[in-house]
Amino acid sequence: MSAAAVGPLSHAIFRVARLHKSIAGRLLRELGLHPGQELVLMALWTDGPQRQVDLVEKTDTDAPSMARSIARLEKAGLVERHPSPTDGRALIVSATQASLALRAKVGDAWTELERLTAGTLSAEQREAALAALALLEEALSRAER
Amino acid sequence: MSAAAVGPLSHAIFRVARLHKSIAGRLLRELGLHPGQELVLMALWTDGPQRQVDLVEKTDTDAPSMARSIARLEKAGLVERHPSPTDGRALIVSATQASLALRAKVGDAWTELERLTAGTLSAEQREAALAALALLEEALSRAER
DNA sequence: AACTATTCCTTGTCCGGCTAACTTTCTTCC
DNA sequence: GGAAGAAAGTTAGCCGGACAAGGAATAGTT
Repeated sequence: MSAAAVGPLSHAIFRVARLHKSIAGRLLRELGLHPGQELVLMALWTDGPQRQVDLVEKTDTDAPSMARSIARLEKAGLVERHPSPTDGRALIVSATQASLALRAKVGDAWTELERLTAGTLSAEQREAALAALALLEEALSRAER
Repeated sequence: MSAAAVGPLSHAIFRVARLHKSIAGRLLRELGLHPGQELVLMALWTDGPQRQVDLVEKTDTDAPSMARSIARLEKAGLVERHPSPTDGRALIVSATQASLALRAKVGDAWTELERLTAGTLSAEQREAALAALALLEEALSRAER
């Protein structure tokens, strides 16, 4: 009753995800970032200052993880937090000027990650992989509810 | 420069993996287990007593995580550790009698996880998903070296 | 206006993943 | 045989992910 025998798809997802995250971590470590932090920065660079809860939604994480992650980014000088003028509960997070120095490098890292992930696949294989993942995501989303 | 725009496949992998792990965690929590621990137990049930390094290899993790995880399983009474009679460095890990009570339930949880993951897919879609994941795994393995 | 419910965020705790540094024990090679 | 190298585990520290619980502010209801 090995895991692979009981759930081949589950096991494959597990292994691919682990490899993928490991490689992402390696690429990001050269920038002094940890997996997940780059998603926060990318959201801020793209969409501008926003509340933590918006970042939570965009980066697929949860509020406590986001709060801690932002606190670390703040300490690193990449991010700032200011109270919202219109909502006393909310904090508006914004990317600092200093963070912009990372912007191109983070883009390169993600481009490289995508190249390592999909680079050896044909266009058809890439399409098939995207379609398969979309199906899985849909099924899993339905299951989560 | 959102993550989805730069690396659609990477982003899809990320999201599917997160959903999948979340659902696995939910199923396992009812058994008092955390994601990863069930892989250790399944390896022990299937292959019998073995060294920690063997478990590391089978469950796709690393030595420090395994050491901690096993210590927790030991404290929970699900696992035992004894020094190897032939290698003074190694510890042989084995599943306890008590752990056998979980065996069927863990199998059910994985079956349910696979059903939630693949249940709504046709046989062809399932095959395609497996093939796509295998390709991705191969590419990522190559990239990791 | 007052009470309730919801939203936003924080803190504490536990978990696995990862790196680095270390100890103990083989193995290998000269 | 002895020294150099490799292998098995451990500990400590960081990270994000998850859950529970709680404070503070807003929104909704009566």
